[in-house]
Amino acid sequence: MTIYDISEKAGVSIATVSRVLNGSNNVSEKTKKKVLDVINQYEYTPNAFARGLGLNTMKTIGIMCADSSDLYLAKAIYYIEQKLRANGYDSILCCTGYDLATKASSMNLLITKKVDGIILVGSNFIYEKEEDNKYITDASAQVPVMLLNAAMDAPNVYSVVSDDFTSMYDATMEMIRSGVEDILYFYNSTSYSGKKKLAGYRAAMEEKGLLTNGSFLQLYQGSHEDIPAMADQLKKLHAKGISFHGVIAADDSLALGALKYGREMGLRIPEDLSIIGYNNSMLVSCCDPELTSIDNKLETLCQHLITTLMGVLEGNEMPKKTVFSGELVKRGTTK
Amino acid sequence: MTIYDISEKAGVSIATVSRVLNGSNNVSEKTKKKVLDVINQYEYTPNAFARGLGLNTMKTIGIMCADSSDLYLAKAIYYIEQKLRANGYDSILCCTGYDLATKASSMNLLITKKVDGIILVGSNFIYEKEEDNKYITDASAQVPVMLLNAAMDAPNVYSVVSDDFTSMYDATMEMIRSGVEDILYFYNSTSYSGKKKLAGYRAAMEEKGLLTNGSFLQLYQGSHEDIPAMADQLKKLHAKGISFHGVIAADDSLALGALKYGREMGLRIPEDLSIIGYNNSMLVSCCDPELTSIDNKLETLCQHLITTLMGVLEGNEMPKKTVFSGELVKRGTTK
DNA sequence: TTGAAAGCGCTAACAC
DNA sequence: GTGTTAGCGCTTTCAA
Repeated sequence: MTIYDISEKAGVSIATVSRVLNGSNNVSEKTKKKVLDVINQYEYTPNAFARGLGLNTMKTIGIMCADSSDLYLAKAIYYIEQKLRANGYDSILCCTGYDLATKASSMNLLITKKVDGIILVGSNFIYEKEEDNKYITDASAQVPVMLLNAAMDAPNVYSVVSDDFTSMYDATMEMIRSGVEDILYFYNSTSYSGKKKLAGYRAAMEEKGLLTNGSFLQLYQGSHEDIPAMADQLKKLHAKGISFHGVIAADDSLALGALKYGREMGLRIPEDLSIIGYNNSMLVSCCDPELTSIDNKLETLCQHLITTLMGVLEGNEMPKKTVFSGELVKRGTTK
Repeated sequence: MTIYDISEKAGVSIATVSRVLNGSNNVSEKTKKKVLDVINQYEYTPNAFARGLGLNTMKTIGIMCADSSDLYLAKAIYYIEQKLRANGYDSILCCTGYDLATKASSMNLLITKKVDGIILVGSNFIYEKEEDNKYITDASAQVPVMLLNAAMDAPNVYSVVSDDFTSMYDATMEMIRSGVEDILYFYNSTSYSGKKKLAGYRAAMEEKGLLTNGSFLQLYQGSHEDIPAMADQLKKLHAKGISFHGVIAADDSLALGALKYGREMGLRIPEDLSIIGYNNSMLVSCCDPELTSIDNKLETLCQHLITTLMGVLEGNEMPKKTVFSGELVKRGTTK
């Protein structure tokens, strides 16, 4: 069933059918109804390819994320996908993994598919070396690129980020204020946002004269789902004689690892060990005591990101970078 | 850059370029190289719309899931998306929510986009009433429809499921064998797979003559992320005077809710309360003690689903329904 | 082994 | 308010 069939059955030209299809005003109510009737009768739907060929847009946005099974990223995808649809756009999802080459080729693939824009979810898409970010600027030459929780200054690239530095700074300050001074920083990523978080912790510790040598920075490199491995890492640290009464984690799962460590060592929480997590995910309430965590307002970020993208696609001038504040949500793992 | 530009620069016709592009044999090595050189030089990539117009396929599979922020579904999506890409297919993701009308319209949208197949992730897409499943058979008239963890007997619909009945039956038997007889069944879904699970529990209880009135079946209807609410529901039950020493949950998050309940009531786990979860997700290890749970081999299911889909798309005869066995993974919440 | 040309189904500029 | 027609970029016969 094509537009020709419809035009024939309705006794009009294909142009008229097309006008009806696209909601043009220049059609009389009578013919409009006539055409619509035929369309409904035959359950006709226009061919998206043909439409795309002419318009060179498919009303589709490419979403890239490293790993959709990561709680935080999954949630972001959920929000983004919904809000896109509300705006009449579809989404193609690409789970790229953490390898640069794969990211670059996924990007190309999306461009090939003629997406109207690309959203990079998570900060791991931005690299230290400028040349490693070339795949992004290459893409942004074709379509707008949106970064969620990452930032990059380049034409046609827009960033929406949570103020991780301040969130971490505030959280650290709060813990110090509560009387804990030997605070371990437990993290798993040195991405854009990872660095901001770390810097926030350092700034607070330094300000209070508590910054010691590197052993209070613990980088975890295992699977983001393997809580026991996280706990083990802290246990090894303890065995080495390094003691701490506070843990600030860059992710809720790491905080759970710290909690598990505390339990296994027979520590009282939060008296012997205070813990703060990050993301305020569902994980905060699945443990005992419940986790104090930083809420970085993911839904707000996503909403703003989509609003910005829609603005860009309509040709409006939009802010290149937007920063939202996080919020510390206190629960049982802090005093 | 179009095929015309390339043909001009290479000094051949567009047909020859097209042949090179599509790996036809009927091109001399010399012209092939000539064309390839130009293509590489200009970083030309064919326009997917134009190609799709002629071929009427975009090498794209539609994935529908109710909620990509659900741990289990997110993981499934991750596997599926990766395996599709490995087969040269892209995916369009639609998070439909749990409303039938939205599901149906998402389905239409995917058909409109000319996807080559549709994968329904999760059992909530199948309804009791046959007429409510019409949107599936409508779609399967156009493209193959794959069901993950749901089953339906219709032309061009293929099902890959975990044997939830047996898994639950075995788990229940195991708990009874360990000496626990007052076992509460805690569930949140009456979907296809939800029913199978429930039936497994019932069958085991009945066989042992332990089936009592309905109060041992607890349906939770809140958010899948709200562990405290799950615990509360059990607390209310307890307050009503209903006692139980075992909980079998249809999902790990519900099991965590039971665990939280146990803690708050001061029960020893597993001595006073045994708990078994379902899915063997990352949640099993984030609590203390760790959760005994049923592994339903999600990655295997996904792999098989994709293999089947690829077979169908190639025109091969493929199995309409495949069933895999789950496995009880014992941890600290059971004796 | 190669080229010419006819679609694929739609949109939009232009003519009436 | 409606119709005619020229593309959009590619694949695929059919001829040569």
